[in-house]
Amino acid sequence: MAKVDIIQIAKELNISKSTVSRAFRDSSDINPKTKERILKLAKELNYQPNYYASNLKEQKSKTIAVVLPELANNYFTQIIQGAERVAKEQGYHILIFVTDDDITKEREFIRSLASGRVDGVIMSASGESTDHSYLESINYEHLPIVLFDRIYDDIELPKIVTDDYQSSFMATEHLIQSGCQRIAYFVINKDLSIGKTRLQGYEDALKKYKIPLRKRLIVDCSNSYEENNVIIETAIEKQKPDGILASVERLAFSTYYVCQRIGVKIPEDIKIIAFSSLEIAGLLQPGLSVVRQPAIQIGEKAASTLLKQLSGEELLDDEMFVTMQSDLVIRDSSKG
Amino acid sequence: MAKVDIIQIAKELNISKSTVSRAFRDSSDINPKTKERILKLAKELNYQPNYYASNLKEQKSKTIAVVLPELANNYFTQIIQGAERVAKEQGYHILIFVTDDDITKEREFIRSLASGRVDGVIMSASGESTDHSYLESINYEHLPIVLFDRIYDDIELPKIVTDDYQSSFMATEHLIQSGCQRIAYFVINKDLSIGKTRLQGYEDALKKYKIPLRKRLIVDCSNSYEENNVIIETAIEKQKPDGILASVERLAFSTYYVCQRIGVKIPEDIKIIAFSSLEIAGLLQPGLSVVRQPAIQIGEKAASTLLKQLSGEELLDDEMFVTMQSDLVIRDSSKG
DNA sequence: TTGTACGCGTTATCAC
DNA sequence: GTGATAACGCGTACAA
Repeated sequence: MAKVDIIQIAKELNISKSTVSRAFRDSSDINPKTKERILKLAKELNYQPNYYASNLKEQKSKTIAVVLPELANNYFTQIIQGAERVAKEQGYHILIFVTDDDITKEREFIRSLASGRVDGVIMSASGESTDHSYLESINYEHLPIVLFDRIYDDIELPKIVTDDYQSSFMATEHLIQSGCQRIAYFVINKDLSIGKTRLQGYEDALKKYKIPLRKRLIVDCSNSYEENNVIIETAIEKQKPDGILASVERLAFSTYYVCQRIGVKIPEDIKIIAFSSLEIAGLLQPGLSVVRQPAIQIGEKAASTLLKQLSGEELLDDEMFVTMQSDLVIRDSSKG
Repeated sequence: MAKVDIIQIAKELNISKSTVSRAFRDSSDINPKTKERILKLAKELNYQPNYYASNLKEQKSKTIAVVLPELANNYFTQIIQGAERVAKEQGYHILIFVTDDDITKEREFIRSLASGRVDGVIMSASGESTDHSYLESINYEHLPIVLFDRIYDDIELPKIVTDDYQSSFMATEHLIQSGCQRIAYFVINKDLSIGKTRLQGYEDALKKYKIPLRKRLIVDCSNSYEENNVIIETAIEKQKPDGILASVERLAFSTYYVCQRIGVKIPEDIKIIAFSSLEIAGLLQPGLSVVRQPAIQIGEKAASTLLKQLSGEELLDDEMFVTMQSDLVIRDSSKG
């Protein structure tokens, strides 16, 4: 079976292709009978309108791009879940782009998306807070973008974030109240907007309790699992922290493994709390205290904000910057 | 800035649009100088070739669809990871379709994809092993499909699976050797190919050890978290199993929670082992024994098999049905 | 109600 | 080396 197109159907029915075309569009007036004949034959022939021809004509793709730094992270896969759900409801589809934390790829992706391939983008940024000037040249009329989580502060785009500063402050405060004095902050890239904000919360909490800030306790980790094991083990042995705030979920997991291996007990020797949206954090040994970000809802919100723009509506002021509430869930890993 | 197209560039440079077009294609012969002028202006104007026009012309989209039953599952998000990596390497992109375990949606997706929107599909099936006749009408010349994990047995398509029967057998055997006599099998849909195969392994292992098969111990769970809690709690209290084989990761998690709540101890009272590709299964309390499926590799393999077809190569016989090895990882949850 | 003719933005095949 | 021109498949004024 060769691909069937509108013309073939037209020929077979001895009508013009415009009539056939009309049969598939709801509104147009067309004789119900001919319409039926057309639809019947179309079904028989297994006709599918050519996606690219339609889109070329319509200048719409009903597709949105989700640009993420990585996939090996619960948080981002939950984002996809949320975004996919909302998108599907409105007949949109999801195209995934993973930058591997590489701003160059991010730029290439966004550039190429300006080709009209997608109707809009939701993105969690990969770059440091600088070096995103490339976004200046994007025409947001043609390609609306919504940022979430890892945002670029100084770009005027709708943003969905969590109350990172507040959460970080509270988590640190909680560790202090559990008796910690040497609290380490584990982060992957402290120059990213998100690492920075959380760092600020951490620092301010220390300040409030008059605990000196020690630079050595701010531990810059890497994206490599193996490297992190070394970095974290070294940090624990050299800096002897009695509390850890992990700004990324998997740094907490690595810490668990390291502690298991070197015989450090959680929470007796070290208490730990992490930013994480893992549902089963409570099943860990010991149960992991977390700042639980509402990842799925963030994904939903980002998508629905984008879709609202795509539908032509103006965003209200309070939709331009949305803060979602995280929960502080205390479990055994940080008990005093 | 309005969208710039090839014609605009042509006008501005007083040349024809065909020349401009040539500047962007590698091979064509064109005066290096004009080419340079064109590229320079294109950059200035931020020109991006229209994706749909190109695709319409080329009949290629450099995009593959990933059709999945659900996203709320480590296994499938790892599949995406693997597929995305391979696809990206070859300049392909990933379009995500989630069927929510609904065969109707699956059918609609596949149908609509026949529009040429994607160059190929990798899919884990949602339907029961029957009722997939819709696939018969697909022209695989135009839309190659690779099945993985949850396959349709009787369709002639490339398939990537894990050694589910073998793994299930070994896992059950392990429970028996750990002293279990009343082993329950937790499954979500035992009519799906995958649930069936695993069930077979379970049954055969029981047979080998002359343990009677009790229908009540085969527990059909649901997709709802709340319902599962009830189902599982009831099963544990009524059927008093001393061992559990969970064919789906999250049934093990629910079991952990239920046991925690009703005071049943793992592994003293009940031993458990689950199909799961969760990296941190070892951090659970107690460490969860698993059949670890190489999810990322399966995703990679499915994608690379598809891409091979797309490149025009014939698949070898042994590429039409690939079995990937799962590992049996024994931890405390099933220790005797 | 239906058909004609053109445009969407590219690429490819010709001529020149 | 470059420029017309015809596809690709669909949707839609406009005319009939």
